[in-house]
Amino acid sequence: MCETTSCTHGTRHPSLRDAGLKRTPQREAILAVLEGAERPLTAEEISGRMSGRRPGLPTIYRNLERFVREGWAESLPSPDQIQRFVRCCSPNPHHHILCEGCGRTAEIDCPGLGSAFDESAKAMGFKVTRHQLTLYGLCAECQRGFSA
Amino acid sequence: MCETTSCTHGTRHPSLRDAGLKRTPQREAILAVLEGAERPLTAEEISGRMSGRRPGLPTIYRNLERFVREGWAESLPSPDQIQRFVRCCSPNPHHHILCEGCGRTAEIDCPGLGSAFDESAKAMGFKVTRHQLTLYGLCAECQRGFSA
DNA sequence: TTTGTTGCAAAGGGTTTGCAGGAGA
DNA sequence: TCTCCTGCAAACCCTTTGCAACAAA
Repeated sequence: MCETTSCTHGTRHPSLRDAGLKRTPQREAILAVLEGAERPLTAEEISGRMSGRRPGLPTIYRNLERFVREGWAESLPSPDQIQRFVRCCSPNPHHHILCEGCGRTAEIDCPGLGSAFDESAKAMGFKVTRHQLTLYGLCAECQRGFSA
Repeated sequence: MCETTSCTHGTRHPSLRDAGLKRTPQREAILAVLEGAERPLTAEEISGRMSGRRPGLPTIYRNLERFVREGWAESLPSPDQIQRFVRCCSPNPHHHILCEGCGRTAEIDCPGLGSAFDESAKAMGFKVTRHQLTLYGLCAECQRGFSA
């Protein structure tokens, strides 16, 4: 069962073995931090959240790259040009919703974009094959906080 | 009338004056390159497309920042973490559609995301305030190319 | 003349690379 | 044992900053 804080899906995470990756303490630590994260984390932040002997940044980057390639994590675009990573719970196509109050994220299944976009695109001669969407807003908790 | 290659809108571009910016050859050159571009350009690419005495990268970055702030250009997120800029024709909320064949972009008005997303978000307690969307696909020309 | 801009050089800082030593299977 | 992984240091390179000279208004 998925235990990621912000995860609302019930998918089981694939094991390192399944992907042909060796199981190392560093890898497990990185995954653990990502799974316990309430918001997208930079490589530096991931390092900062580790206890004891922490792996170097190069190791973190190298592993994150693997995880992204395996579909276990995702790098979210952010305006400051610093990569931020989130653990993906669902292997299905999905998007992320990001709380602008506390930074928390959640996944949202992609129900398809709807015909309005398809038609605009078609009118320009474009054929849409995929899309990248990030929603921004306020989570339940922050909504309460701001109205109080 | 807007003369940007990929622009399908009829909006007139605001002048530098209107934004309280001085009119310098460097600025006009940057805007001209952006307007003639068929795809999002990095600062370096913008420099490369200039003839004669070209401004330094710092000048280009400084001006791009202004243009983005004024809503004249936009920095599109890209996987390689290098900023790519496009000239915005429409001041209205819009998204970009990007051809994966030739890199060409076009703007698509945002008709709203549709209720499916709103409902998913609401189910999680989120209130959506804004979103960032990029569509990927093939433009008319590239569709012909690939089927030929 | 006043104020905003540019140019140049240098610094900043996130990310990647090379390579030798070390740990997993 | 063999292969993959990590650590360290250094390189990379896009982007920003400082400051003096310069140009637009």
